[in-house]
Amino acid sequence: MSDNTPKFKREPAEHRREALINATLSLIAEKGVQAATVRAIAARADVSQGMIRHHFSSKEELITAAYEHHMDRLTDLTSASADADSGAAAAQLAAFVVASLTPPVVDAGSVSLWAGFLTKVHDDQQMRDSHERTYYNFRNRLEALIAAVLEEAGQPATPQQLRYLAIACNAVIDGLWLEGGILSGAFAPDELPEIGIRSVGAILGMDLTKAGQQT
Amino acid sequence: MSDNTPKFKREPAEHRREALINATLSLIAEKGVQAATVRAIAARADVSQGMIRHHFSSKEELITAAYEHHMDRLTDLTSASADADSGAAAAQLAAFVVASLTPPVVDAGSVSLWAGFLTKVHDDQQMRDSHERTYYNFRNRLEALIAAVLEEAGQPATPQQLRYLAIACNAVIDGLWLEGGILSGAFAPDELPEIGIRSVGAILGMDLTKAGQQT
DNA sequence: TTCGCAATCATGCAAGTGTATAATTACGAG
DNA sequence: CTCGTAATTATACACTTGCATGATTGCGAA
Repeated sequence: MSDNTPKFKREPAEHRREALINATLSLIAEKGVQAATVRAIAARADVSQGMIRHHFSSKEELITAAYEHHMDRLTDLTSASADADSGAAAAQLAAFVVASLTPPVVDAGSVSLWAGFLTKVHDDQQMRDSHERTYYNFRNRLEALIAAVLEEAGQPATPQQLRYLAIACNAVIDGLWLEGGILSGAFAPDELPEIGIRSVGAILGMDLTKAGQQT
Repeated sequence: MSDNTPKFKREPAEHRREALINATLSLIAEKGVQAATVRAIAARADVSQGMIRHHFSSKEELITAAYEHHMDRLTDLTSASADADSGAAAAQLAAFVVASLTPPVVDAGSVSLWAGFLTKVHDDQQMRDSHERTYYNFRNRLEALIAAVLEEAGQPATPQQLRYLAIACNAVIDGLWLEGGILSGAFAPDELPEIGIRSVGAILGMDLTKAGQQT
């Protein structure tokens, strides 16, 4: 009696890597980092646990890959809505801020993921590099937008000033994003983007509330 | 042959609890949450591992107690420097901001601790309550300071406006504190407090840079 | 001094961890 | 169709984890 039903399917390596990464992310978002064990990840991806070591040199490497995937996604989501706005620079900045402070970027799972990874930054050099890269990536985008807005308003700033402004605006957005994700019930739906727009505007010395509406 | 050297010493329960909490905190700050095992904590506190279950009903409870201890200490450090300033309300607020963005509050270990605990917030109700309490505690202090400053400047705000301002200022401080702790090398020593003072001032619509200097 | 008891310790256990290894099996090249 | 090989699985191993248990022992009360 020959068994014709295949016991498994050979998938392209990239598919498998992606599936494992997604399984890892959903697991961490739902139950925290400590729940992302080799066995749990494999089960969620519907493969045997050996697959992890076959496609990644260690579990740590899978975790790092998952972190980069997650952060890249967040960055893409925010950048996309800024790029989509073809209007004035102020409107683009406003769109960027709003996107950063609205679901799906603001999300309990996202913050949970981010926090979980943050604990690894402490003792993992590779993770530290990854975090640094992501941080500067986001901040530099923000700085470029700010530069354009100031230029547009006829108030060009020195590199030093620009740096300060970018760090400050980045901090507000990060802080709002964080608490919005953790204490999701503590804020009204449009409260966070509203506060974000006002605060970033105040820091830059201009009113962005108008810029956001004409989208 | 009678052995006169005592094999251990009986300590008041409060001493032991504190010792265990301190051991936990230093361990997490140095090597991350995952290093805070029952055995490691007991070793650092120079007691047997049984002590943990004797003085706390579970390891989780010890972790929670350590979190509250840590956050209370941070809150005390910042509040103290605001209270110490008997001058104008603006000066008190400035002192509060500066203290929040200067060592020992800004510290890699502190952030590491905070991040580690944050991952527990996700699935532990008690931890979630604790986090919420700490957050509102800090924000309410900030809101009171802001109210005083606006009052002083003759620009009283509505409760609604006050709430927005407190959330925004809290967010900048949190964001700066965070990145300052993680990317400690990325900022010059006085950069963070400088940016903090300027940004909070900008959000409130006033110049706090002068207020801070006359301390 | 003696004695009881709570504080402390030493040891063990069951469950779960990441990783290593060898046996299977799908599937394209020849 | 056959067959080599890389993908996949199944299983086992060494180790760590939090917690439980029962034996010690310091120390105040009597």
